[in-house]
Order: sequence, then C-alpha cells, then structure tokens
Amino acid sequence: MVKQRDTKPSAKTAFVTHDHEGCAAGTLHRAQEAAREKGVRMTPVRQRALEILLEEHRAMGAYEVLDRLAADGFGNQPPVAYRALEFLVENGLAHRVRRLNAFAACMRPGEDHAPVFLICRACGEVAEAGADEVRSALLDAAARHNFTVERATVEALGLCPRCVDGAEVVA
Amino acid sequence: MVKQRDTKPSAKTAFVTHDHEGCAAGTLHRAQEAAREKGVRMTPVRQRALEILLEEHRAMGAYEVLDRLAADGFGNQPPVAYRALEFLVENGLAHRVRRLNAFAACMRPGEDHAPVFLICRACGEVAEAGADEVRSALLDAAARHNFTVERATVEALGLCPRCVDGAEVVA
DNA sequence: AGAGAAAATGTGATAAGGTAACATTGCTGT
DNA sequence: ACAGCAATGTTACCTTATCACATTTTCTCT
Ligand SMILES: [Zn+2]
Ligand SMILES: [Zn+2]
Ligand SMILES: [Zn+2]
Ligand SMILES: [Zn+2]
Repeated sequence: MVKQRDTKPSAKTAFVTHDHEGCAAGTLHRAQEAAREKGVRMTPVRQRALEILLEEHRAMGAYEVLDRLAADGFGNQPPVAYRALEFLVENGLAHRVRRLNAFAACMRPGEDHAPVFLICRACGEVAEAGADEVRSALLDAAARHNFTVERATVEALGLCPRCVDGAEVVA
Repeated sequence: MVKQRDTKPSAKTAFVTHDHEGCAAGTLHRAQEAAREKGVRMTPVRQRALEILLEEHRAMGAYEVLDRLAADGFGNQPPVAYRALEFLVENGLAHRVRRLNAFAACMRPGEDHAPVFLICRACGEVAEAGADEVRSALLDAAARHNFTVERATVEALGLCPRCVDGAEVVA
C-alpha cells in the first residue's frame, strides 16, 4: 500500500496520544520554512509566540500568550501579543478560534488549507480537520444567495473521543 | 391580509429588497408562537430586544441593544441586554454571530435549523442560509476524527449581491 | 387567599478581550 | 552614513462580557 508521508500531521495528531515534542518541533520547523518561502520575517517575538501556541493542542487567549511572552523578556502590553498573533494568523501559521476568542497554532503551515476546528468542551483540545467538502457545501449555499465568500469560519464544539466516555456523567 | 403561511422567509429575504415591515412583524409573531409552544416566557424586555434585532437584517452588539432598551425605560446595565439576548439565543429566537461579537434575530424561529451566516462586509447585512449539506459535511469530517459535535458555528464573510459590484473599487 | 419557591430584573463592580497613537529601535539598501 | 521602512515598546483607552447581590414579579401549592 501507499505509505503516507508526513504531509498530513493533523489527521494523525488530532485527539490521539502522540509524540507531541516531535509534533511541535516539526510544525515549528515547517512554519519557519513557510515564512522563509513567503519572504516574511520570523522575528524572536513571533517565533516565541508560535512556540507557546505549539506547546499544547489547544487555543490560548492573547493575554495568556502575552504573559508568557512578558515572562520571556518581551514587552508586557497587549499590542505585543496581538501583533505577534496577527502576524502568525495573516501568514497562515496560526488560526483564530472565534468561539473561544483565542488563537491556535496551525498544524499545516504553508499548506493553504481551509481550517475547520473541532473544539472539545471537556479537555479544551482543538483539532484542525481537513474539510474541503464542508467548504464546497458552504460555497454552494452562499452561491444560492449570490453571496461571494471571502473568508469562512467553521467551528464545532463537542466532545473528543477521549472525553466522550464519561463526560456527561456529571449531569 | 393572510398571505404568507408556510413560506421560507430567509430564502426570500436574504439580500433582496423586500417588505421588511411585514418580514419583521411576521418573524416576531412566529417567534412569539414558538415561545408559547415551548413554554417559555416572552417578557417585555425580551420581546423588545427581539424587536430591536428585527429592525434590520444585521447583527447588533449587546451594548447597542442595551442603549435601545435603556432608551425604552429598561435597565441600562450590561446584564439587562445580555440576559435578554441569552434568552433569545437559547430558545432559538436569535443567533450569536461570533465573527462580529454580535447578535441577530433568527429568521426561522422554532424551526430547529442549523444556522449558517452570510455576512456582508460592505453593508453589514447578515443572512441566514439553510445549509443542511454544510452540516452533514461537517458531521462527516468530525466523525472521521471520532469527534462528537454538539454545536457548530458556520459563518462566511464576504460580499452580498448588492455590494459585490463596486465594492472593491476602493482599493 | 396566602406562604414559599422560582424566575426575572435592577444595579454596581469588575474581568476579559481588543485597538489607537506615538515614540523608539533596528534593519535594508544606496 | 543616512534615508526609509518594518518591527517593537509603551501609554492610554475602548469594547465586550460576567459576577454578585438585592429586589421584584410570577408561579405553585396548600
Ligand atoms: Zn502534537
Ligand atoms: Zn476532550
Ligand atoms: Zn426583512
Ligand atoms: Zn452588502
């Protein structure tokens, strides 16, 4: 059979225990590469911000990132974090998760993909799912209203496979 | 004039010039009916909040709604608006538009639908598009990750048919 | 009708998220 | 070296959202 190369990390890492050290390092490397190819500058704050986002598969608020950056000797005012995060988002190295008012590292930097997020309400993990079908269905729906889509937000809130067993016992 | 009984308002009103007076009145009526059937109380503040949202096909911030409510003699503190809006959202009479941090009246109250929003970045109009295909595609994508979807946010930002001609001349 | 419980509202305070504006630093090219 | 521009530091401020608690209204049951 055709052996899958390391081109689809998200499919392998979403809600599955894995070597996250390597996962993060690899993604960071790919992000750096993507930035270089794109001709944008990966400065220290920006890189550090991305590293922070990559530590876990969850979304972090700007102020949470800011605290971490400040602790590392960078500025401690909101624009420091917002600017770094804005840079990462604009260059496809991170995503904004609107449901959480937070940011998450992109797991497929440079791939020009349409992100769909799966957000576990129990453990807070966020996975990026490939979903071209969702996009095309959305474009179809928009087309029926003669609407021109420029950017789309698709986010699902629910329970990941690890949390689905035993999460609703609370109620 | 009892003409529209089993119509699909959203499909007819989205980005199309129409009798909005009747559109709003009809939707309000259907919302009241839905609330009654559901056994929840449509109090004065709640109804007024919905009326305010129904005035235009766009999303309004909570504070904007609050100002209007205060002007009508209701309380002028944030919880007044947030509570009314929360009620409307929880009972399917309004939706939260996350991309705008705002709220929009639901155009098909009581219909138990999965809302997909088309947001025009030029005129600010917001349309609710029916998109079962988008939902099922999203559920499929989630299923591939063994993720259980509970709630989903699908929002598209772009240009409505009325704004698409002549909007980008600015740049 | 009247007591008690539950739901809804009023209000003050504060947390959390986000931006504008301007000074300063540092890189880039000539 | 020096002009020009990108990036950063910093101050101040704005918007959005929630908490906590007192008061009123409405519901429920006797
Ligand atoms: Zn990982
Ligand atoms: Zn989980
Ligand atoms: Zn209308
Ligand atoms: Zn428009």
